[in-house]
Amino acid sequence: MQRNYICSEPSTSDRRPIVSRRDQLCDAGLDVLAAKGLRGLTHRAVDAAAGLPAGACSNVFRTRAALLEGLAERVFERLTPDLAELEAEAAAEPTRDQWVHLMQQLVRRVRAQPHLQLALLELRIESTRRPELVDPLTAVVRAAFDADVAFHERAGLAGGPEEIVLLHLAIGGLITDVLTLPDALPLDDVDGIIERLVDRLVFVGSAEQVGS
Amino acid sequence: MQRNYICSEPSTSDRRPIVSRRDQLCDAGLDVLAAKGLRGLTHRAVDAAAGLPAGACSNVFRTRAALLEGLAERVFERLTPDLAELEAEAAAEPTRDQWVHLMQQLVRRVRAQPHLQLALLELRIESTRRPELVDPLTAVVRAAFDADVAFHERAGLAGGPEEIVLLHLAIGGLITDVLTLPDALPLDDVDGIIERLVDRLVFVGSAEQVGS
DNA sequence: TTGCGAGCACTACACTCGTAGTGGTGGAGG
DNA sequence: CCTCCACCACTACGAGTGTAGTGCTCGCAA
Repeated sequence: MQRNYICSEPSTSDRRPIVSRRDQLCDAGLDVLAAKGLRGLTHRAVDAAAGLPAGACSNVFRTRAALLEGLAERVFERLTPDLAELEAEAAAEPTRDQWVHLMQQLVRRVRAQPHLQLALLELRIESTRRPELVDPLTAVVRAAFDADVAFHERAGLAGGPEEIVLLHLAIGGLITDVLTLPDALPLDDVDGIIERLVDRLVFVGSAEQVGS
Repeated sequence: MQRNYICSEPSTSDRRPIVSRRDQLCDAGLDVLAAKGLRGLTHRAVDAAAGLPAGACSNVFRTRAALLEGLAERVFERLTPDLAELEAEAAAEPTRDQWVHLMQQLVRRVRAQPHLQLALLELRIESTRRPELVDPLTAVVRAAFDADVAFHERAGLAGGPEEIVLLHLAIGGLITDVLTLPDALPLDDVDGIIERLVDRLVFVGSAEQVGS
């Protein structure tokens, strides 16, 4: 049952489109998860969301635990490539402005399509009660963190992983607040908030204030 | 149905201990919520957790929506007094060390008794789908924020609410990470992380580094 | 003391869910 | 061409859930 978290895909379409079927169901499941929550996430609801006949989800994921595990792995598959290409995109010459822009775009994308992040958040909470979810979800978060550390190192900036942790915590909190209770804190100028977070958490100790 | 979010308690035990009954059920409900998630939160489960006969919860909260709303309000009731007394405790002479200590104790308490925060997080996500939960939950978060702003102002520190927002986001992210995926990011030295967050997010612009 | 009504324990019922089983089908291997 | 088997659509069933109804009980007003 252990799946390889480092770019799986057993070979190039090893057999029948069973993978495609699995992914189709998982994507539908993630939509259901964001739309109706863990309570609304049932085999039949996933069938309906995927436009498949009743029982399809139940055939692939025999138990509910298996379905949740599948969703957790799918979150990793869908979120990690994003991070890789985002990093590659900014690989040219990392600057402070690049940092800010990167984070702003990240948050902007999350706000435009909140369902994946909401599903991830929900699965994170569920991992408190289902240990089998911890590994795939940890992989998601760690992949994002590692990408940022690499970016930081390539930029030749002062500080190390300890500084990036701070930024990650803050951006994570920002995303949670923006998605779940946008009116609780004064979050009108999200871009400005991100800018200040990057400056204060990442660019302290290195050259004073680069860029605008 | 609108409840007063500013220290309710209609009078001094206005009648029968109906309030007590309600609170008893809500507290049990919050425990269930943290232990089994929104999916495991059922009328009968709350009955069992409260040690009351079957139907007790169903009698007070006729529908599931009413139960969730009751839980959201109870979270506010239980979390806000904490903040008030915490603030009062540190009211003497606010310093940078007080800030750090305050946040460290907050996180320490959350880690020691995670069920309330987990329940709050779960309700926050649910508020995405149930608008009636937004108001009471927003009140919780805003109360904590306001307390911190007051603390900051009393300290006569530079900066204003904009700085506190940053700290709130970061601490919120820290709590989420510590509770849900403690091994994803390197969070061994939580106290040190908090210290750095306070220094960089709140004490920038004011007197350079006060205290140890 | 008597009557009343609020809150309570208990129950009923229709509905959905998780899970597993069954038969059919279509394509690959011999 | 035949055989076999993985995959799929469909169904069955017990358990649990949301919700509402029915009397009982006990403290207070008259």
